[in-house]
Amino acid sequence: MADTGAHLTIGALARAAGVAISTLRFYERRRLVLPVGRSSGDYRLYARSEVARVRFIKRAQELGFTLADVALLFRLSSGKTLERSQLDSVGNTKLVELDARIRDLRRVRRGLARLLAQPCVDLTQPCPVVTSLDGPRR
Amino acid sequence: MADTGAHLTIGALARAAGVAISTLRFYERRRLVLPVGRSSGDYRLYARSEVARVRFIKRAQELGFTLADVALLFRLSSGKTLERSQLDSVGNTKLVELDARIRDLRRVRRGLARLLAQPCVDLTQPCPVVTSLDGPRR
DNA sequence: CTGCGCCCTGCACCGCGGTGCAGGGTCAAG
DNA sequence: CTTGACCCTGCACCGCGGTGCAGGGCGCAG
Repeated sequence: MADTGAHLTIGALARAAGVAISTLRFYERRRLVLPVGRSSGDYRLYARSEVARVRFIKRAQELGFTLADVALLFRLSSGKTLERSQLDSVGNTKLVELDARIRDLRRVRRGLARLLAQPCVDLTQPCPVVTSLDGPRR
Repeated sequence: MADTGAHLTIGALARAAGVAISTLRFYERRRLVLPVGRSSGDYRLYARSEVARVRFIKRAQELGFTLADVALLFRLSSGKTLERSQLDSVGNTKLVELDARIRDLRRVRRGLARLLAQPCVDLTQPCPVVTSLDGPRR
C-alpha cells in the first residue's frame, strides 16, 4: 500500500527528495544519481533508495562539500573499495579546509568589526572606505 | 625620480596592484576602477591612487565581500554622501552574514568530525557513506 | 624602416551548480 | 479517442569572477 510501484519516475524522485527534475538530470550528467533503467516509453526509473542518495548530496552540500567531493566519496564507496583510510583522507582534508575557512572568516569578522567600531570615517580622503578598510597592516 | 609620469598605463597599474590586465578591464565593466582618461593613442590612463583602490578591492574580497558589495561601498562613499549610518548598515549586514556563515561552518565541522570519529563505516549497505553521513537527524 | 613590447576592441570561454525552453513522445482517466 | 499530466532530448542561458584570443594600433630603440 505504501509501495506504489517498485521504481520511481524522475518527478516522483524529485518530489520525494525535494529537488527539481532538472537538477536530477544535471546530477545524472555528473554521474551522481543514475536511473536503474528506463521504462518502455523511455522514462527514467529510479530505485527507491535513490531518495536517500539525493538527500545525501543535498546534506553534503550543506556541509560544505562540492559535487566533485561527493562524486569522490561515491567512487570511494562503490564496489566495496571504500577503505576507512580513504574516507579519513577525504574527510580530514575537508576538515582542514573547514578550519582554515573558519579562521579566515573570524579574521575577517574581527577586521570588519574594528572598522565599524571606529568613531568616524575620514571623508576628506579620495576614497575613505579604501583607506579605512585597507589600513591596518599588510 | 620616483614619479615616472603622472598616470599609469593599464599594465603598470596591473603590476603595481598585483592583478591581471584583463581583471582591470573586467573591473572597468563593473564600474569599479575607471581610468581618468585616455592617451593620444587611446591607452587607458589611471591615477596613481587607483593602486590603492584595486588593492582595496582585493582585500575586501579576502574579507568576504562580493564585487557587488564593493560597488555599493564605493557608491556610498562617492560624492561625500557616505553617511556613517550607511556604512554601518552595509557593514552590520555583512557582520550578520559572517556570523551566520561561521556558525554554519562550525556546525558542519562538528558533523564531519563526528562522522570521522565513528570506529567503522558499514560497507554492507548500498551506499554506506550516505547512511553514515545522512544519519544523525533531520 | 623594422622589430618589439605594449595597448586597443570585441567576443568567446572557464568552473560551479544549476534553470529554462522548444518541440516532441507517453500514459492513464474519462 | 481526447485531454492533461508527465516525460524525453538537446540546447541555451543565469550569476559569479574572471581568462584568453584574434586581429588590429601605438611608440620607441636601433
